[in-house]
Amino acid sequence: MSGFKIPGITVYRLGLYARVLEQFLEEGRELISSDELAKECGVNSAQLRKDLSYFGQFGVRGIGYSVPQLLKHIRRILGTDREWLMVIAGVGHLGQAFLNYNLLAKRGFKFVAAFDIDEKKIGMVVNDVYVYSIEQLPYVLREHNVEIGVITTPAKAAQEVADLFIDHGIKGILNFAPVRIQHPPHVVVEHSDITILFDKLAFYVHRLD
Amino acid sequence: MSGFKIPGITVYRLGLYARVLEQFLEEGRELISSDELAKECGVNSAQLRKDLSYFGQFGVRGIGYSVPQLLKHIRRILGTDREWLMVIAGVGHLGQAFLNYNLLAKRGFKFVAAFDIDEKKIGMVVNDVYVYSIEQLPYVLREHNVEIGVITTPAKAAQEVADLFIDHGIKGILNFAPVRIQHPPHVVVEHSDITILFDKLAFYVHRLD
DNA sequence: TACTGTGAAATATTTCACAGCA
DNA sequence: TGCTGTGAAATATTTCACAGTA
Repeated sequence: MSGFKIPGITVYRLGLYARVLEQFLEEGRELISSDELAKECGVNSAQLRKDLSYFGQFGVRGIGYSVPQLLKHIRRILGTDREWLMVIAGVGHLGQAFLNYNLLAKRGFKFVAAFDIDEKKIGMVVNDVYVYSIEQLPYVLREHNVEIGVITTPAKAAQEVADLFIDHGIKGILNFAPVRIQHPPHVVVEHSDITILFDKLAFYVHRLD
Repeated sequence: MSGFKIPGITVYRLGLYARVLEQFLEEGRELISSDELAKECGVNSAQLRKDLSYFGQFGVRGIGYSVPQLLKHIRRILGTDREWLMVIAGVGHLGQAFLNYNLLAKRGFKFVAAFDIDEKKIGMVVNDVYVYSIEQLPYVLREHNVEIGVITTPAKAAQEVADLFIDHGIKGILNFAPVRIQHPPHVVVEHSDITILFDKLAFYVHRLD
């Protein structure tokens, strides 16, 4: 069932479902229907059930889903039922925002080191994470089992940093620099250009009339 | 041609094309083919041409596109050929990252005010933007023609801030809080949950083997 | 009864392939 | 010749609608 190709958008929605289920879990909710969960996520309930059906059967007909169990299943599917070690390159404002974003750590995404080229930043400690010179990256990555690298450098530096990451065993890159990263097929790269979100919003506001 | 429904993903890609065209323009490039631009954006060239065809004909057969003119056209389509005034609620690390993100200002997205409820933050000036108490929002919005509101508060506060925004004439909201915002149809809301990007990356790295 | 799980139908999006034109 | 623009075909995704079942 899970050997098939999964639409990227389905993977995204699984993350969304997990986030909403976490809220319901905190409220002590035991059961939920696809209708209610879907509504809360802003999607169609058939779509939610179809998304889940790529991976198995997690509900009970006539009843619904157990909130804690469905969350557990989704986490196992996403691979977020364990800790992920990460490094980040670029300790500007956005980089510091990620280093301080404790919700990430709460979900198992832990930064073990940060890198920069700015002398003033090297040696800083941001939310318990030490900022190294980028030259020390090979050494630091040898010491820890880091799988994810986050790029919050300016566009100019992004490809170089990505190449360093890839050469030293990073398997997945989250790139927030506004430039597309070239990479071999055995490395996963997710791009997120925040400025494009503003463009998209402008388009729709523009056309409201 | 533009009265038809435009896929959201097409709007997103227009932003992507604009970003890449800006780079080519800086390099002094005059002409570009759909093939080259598409490759640089990681999309199929027929798709690029189809995206543009929703809005008109901007190229020359046998030749390609004029870089500055195509950029101008896309900016007009997106509505980013003018200035957009914005406010932001939540001056935490992410909020400060946006306030300091000069690329936004360069593209015409200008913050005129920031808001927070933390006494320690009220009165701060971040990159020339004053931080007001959230209570002053009605007054500030009356003074400026602000169309976009950005939410970088914790999840708990997001809906309340959105309601305030909407009550005081904001037309578009960019929500970075990890919660879905309820809103009337005459207000556009774009959601961006950064933690879900990490989930998605985990999924694909997890399955690499 | 009240829900899930899922084929089938409907819809949306992408890609092909080629006519049209500088 | 070498490109764009675009119908048509192919593919992907969403939604419907209902059988199955606690």
